[in-house]
Amino acid sequence: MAKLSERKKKILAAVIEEYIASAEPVGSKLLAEKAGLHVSSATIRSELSELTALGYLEQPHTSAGRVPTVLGYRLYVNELMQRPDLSREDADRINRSLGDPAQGQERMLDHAGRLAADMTDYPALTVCSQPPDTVRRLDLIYVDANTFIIVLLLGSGTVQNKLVHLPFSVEEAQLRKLGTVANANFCGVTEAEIDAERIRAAERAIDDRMGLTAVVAGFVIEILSRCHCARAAVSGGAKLLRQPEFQDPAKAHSLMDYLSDAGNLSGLSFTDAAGQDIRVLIGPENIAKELRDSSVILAKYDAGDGMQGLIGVVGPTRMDYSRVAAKLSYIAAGLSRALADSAGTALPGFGKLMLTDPDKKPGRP
Amino acid sequence: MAKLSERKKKILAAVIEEYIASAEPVGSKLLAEKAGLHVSSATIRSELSELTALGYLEQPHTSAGRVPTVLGYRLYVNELMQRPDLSREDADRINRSLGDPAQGQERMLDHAGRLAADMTDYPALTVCSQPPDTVRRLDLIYVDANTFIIVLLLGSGTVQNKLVHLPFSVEEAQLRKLGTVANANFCGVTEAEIDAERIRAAERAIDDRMGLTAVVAGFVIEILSRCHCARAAVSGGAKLLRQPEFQDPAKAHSLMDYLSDAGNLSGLSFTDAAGQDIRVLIGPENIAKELRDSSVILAKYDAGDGMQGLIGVVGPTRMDYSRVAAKLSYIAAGLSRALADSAGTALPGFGKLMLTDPDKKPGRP
DNA sequence: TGCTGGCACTCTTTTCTTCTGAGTGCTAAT
DNA sequence: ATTAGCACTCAGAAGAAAAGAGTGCCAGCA
Repeated sequence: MAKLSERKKKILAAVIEEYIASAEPVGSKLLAEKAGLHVSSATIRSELSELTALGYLEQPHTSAGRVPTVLGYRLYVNELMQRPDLSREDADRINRSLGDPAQGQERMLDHAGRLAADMTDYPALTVCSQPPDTVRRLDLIYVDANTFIIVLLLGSGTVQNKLVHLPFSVEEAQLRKLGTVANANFCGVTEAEIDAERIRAAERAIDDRMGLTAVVAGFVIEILSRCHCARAAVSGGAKLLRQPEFQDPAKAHSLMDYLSDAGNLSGLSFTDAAGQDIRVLIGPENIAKELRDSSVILAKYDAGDGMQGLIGVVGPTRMDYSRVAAKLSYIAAGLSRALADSAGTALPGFGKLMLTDPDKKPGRP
Repeated sequence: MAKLSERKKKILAAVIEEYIASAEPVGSKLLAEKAGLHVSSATIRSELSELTALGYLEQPHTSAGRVPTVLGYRLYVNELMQRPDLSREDADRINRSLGDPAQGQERMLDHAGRLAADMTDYPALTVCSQPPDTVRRLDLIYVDANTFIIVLLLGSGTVQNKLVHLPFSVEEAQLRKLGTVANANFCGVTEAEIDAERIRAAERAIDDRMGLTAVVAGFVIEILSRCHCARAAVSGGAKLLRQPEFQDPAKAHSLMDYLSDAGNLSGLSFTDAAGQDIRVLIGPENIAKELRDSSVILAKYDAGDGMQGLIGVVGPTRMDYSRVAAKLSYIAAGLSRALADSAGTALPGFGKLMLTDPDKKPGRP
C-alpha cells in the first residue's frame, strides 16, 4: 500500500468526517471550502479521483460525491483519526454515573451499557467472559426436615445458592456429613472433573442411598457450567432507528433481531478483541453476516481477578469512530475501576444505611 | 348504546377481521363476497354507512373503504370475537417449552416472554409483582478471618446471598453470635420495621463495635426492597418493525424506547388488569401517551404464594386480538403451572445428571 | 509540472401533470 | 328492504419534464 501524500490524507479524512456528519456523499466543492487546504475544487477533484482509484473512496453513481470504502475507513481509524478529548461534562457524567460501586457486578454492567448507549446514541453491548470457575467452598444449611439450602462460594468470589425441597426427610447430622464429603469431592475441581465416578465415590463414603449427593453434584455442575459461558446484554437497541441507514425497517429488523439474541454476541465478539484496548470492526470485517453492513467498536475492561469483558457499540459503518472510541475507552476505564472498587470494598451496604438515618449512624467509632 | 342488529354485528366483525388481516381499508364489495351473508354490496354499503354514523367505523378519506374505530374494536373484543381454540402444534409447543421447571423463576419468565413474542409476532412483556417479603431465616457462613457470606431465606422461598469482605478480622464465634441476634431481630419483619432503633438494639446485644450488625441489616434491607418492586422485561421488541403501522421509524422508535425502559411497564400495566384473566387495552385506553396508538393484551398468571404477574404483548391497534388472547391465556396458564411445579419440585438437578450419564445413574434404588 | 476556471455531460431527485381505479352515496326500480 | 346503475371523489401510480449536484476533461496560466 503506497504511502499517501499529506494532502491526500487530509482530504480523505475530511471526506470521511464530512460523510460521518451528514450521511451524504461529499463533493469537491464542499471540501474546497471546508477542508482547510487552500486549493480549488478542481484540484480536489483530481485528488479525489486518485483516492477513488486507490480504493479509499467510491461513488454511488457517476455524478455523485464520494463515499468512503471500508478500506478508507480502515485507514482513517488506523492512522488518520485523532481521539478527541472528552468534554468536561461527558467525563463528569461518566464518573458520576459509575461512581457508586455498591450495586453488584451485573447491575453495574447493565448501567454502564445504558450509559454507553445514551452517550453515543448507538446500541451498546456488554460482554463479560468468565474463565472456568471452581467451587472454593460449599455449605449446606439445614432448614427443616424436608428442606435445605446449598450455598456455593466460587473461586471468583461470587456466591450461588439453591433451596432444595425433598420428598423425604433428612436429619441435620446426615446433612452435615454430606456437606463434609461434598466439600472434599467437589471443591477445587472443574466442571468436567465431576463425573459419575466421583459422585458415586462420595455417595459410598457417606452411605447415601437417597441421591442427596447427586442433587448437590447436579447443582454444582449447573452453576459451574452457567458461570463459564459469557454473559452478554444489549441496551438501547431502538437507537438504531435514528440512523438514516436503518430507515429501511427490514434492515433495522434483521440487525435488531440479531442483537437481541444475546447468545450471538457472547462468543463472537470476544475473540475479536485480542490485543488492543479498543478494537474497531468495520463492515465486512465482522464475521457475523448480520453485522456485515455495520461497524462495531469494542473496549476492553477489567473485571478483577483476571476476568475481563467488553463494552461496545454497534452502528452503521458511517459511525463517528473517534468520538465513540474516546467515550468508550473512558467508560471502560471507569468500569474497570468501579468493579475493582466494588470487589475489594469493605462493609458493603453501609452507604445505604447511612442514607436511611444519617444522624444516628451505626458503625465503628 | 343501542343494540345492533345481528347483521350489523356480523358485518362489523367481518370488517375488523379483514382489516386485521390486510391492514387496508375494507370495501363493500369485498365484504359482499367474503362475509357470508348473501346480500349485495349496495346493501352492505348502507349498513356500513350506518355503522360509520354510529362511530364504529371510519373512513380515511371519502373514497376509501372502512377502518375500525377504537369503539369498533372495543365492541369486537367485548362481544363479537370468539377465542379460537389453539392448534394442536401451538398447544404442544407451549407445553413443551414451559415443561422443564428446573430453571428458576427469572429464567422461566424470560423464557415465557420469548415464547409469547415468537408465537404472536409482537413484542412481549412480562411483569412480576412481588408482595413485600420478609426474611424467614438468616445464616452467616464463616469463610476466613476477613470474609463471610450472608445467606437469606425469604418468605417467598427464594434465597439471596452476599459475600462480605472486612477490613478487620472476626472470629467464628463472634459471627455465630451475630447470626443468632440477627435472626432474632431481622426475621419475620418487613423492610420498614428494620430501623436504626432495631439495629442499635441488636448491636448492643452482642456488643458489636465494628458495625457488623449494620452490614447485615443493610443487606437485608437491600434485598427486601429489591424484591418488592415489580420486575418487568420485554422481549422481541424488534418484531414491531414487521407491522406496517411501524414502518415509520419515528413511530417505532418512540414506542421501542418506551418499552425498553422496564420501569415504565412495571408500575403501569399492573393496576390495569384488575378483575379479568385477560385484559385488552385498546389505543387511547392506555394511560401512557406512548401507547396511545397501540394496543396491549395482558394475561394474568399465578406465581405461587399469592404472587402474581402479567404476561402480555404490545402491537398496533390493528392487532389480532382473538388469536393473541387465546395464545396468551394458554401461555399464562402454562406459566402458572410451571411456576407452581418448580416451587414444590423435589430433587432439582436430577435430570441434568442423568443426562450426563444415563447408564450409571446415581440415586435412590 | 501543478493548479485553476470553464464547460459539456451524466445521473439522481424533485416537481408537476395526468391517469387509473377502488370505493362511495344516491336514486330509481324491483 | 334490497338491488343495479351511475356519477363523483380522491389517493396513489405512472410518466414527463425540469432542476441540480457533481464529475471529468481540457486549455491556459504560474
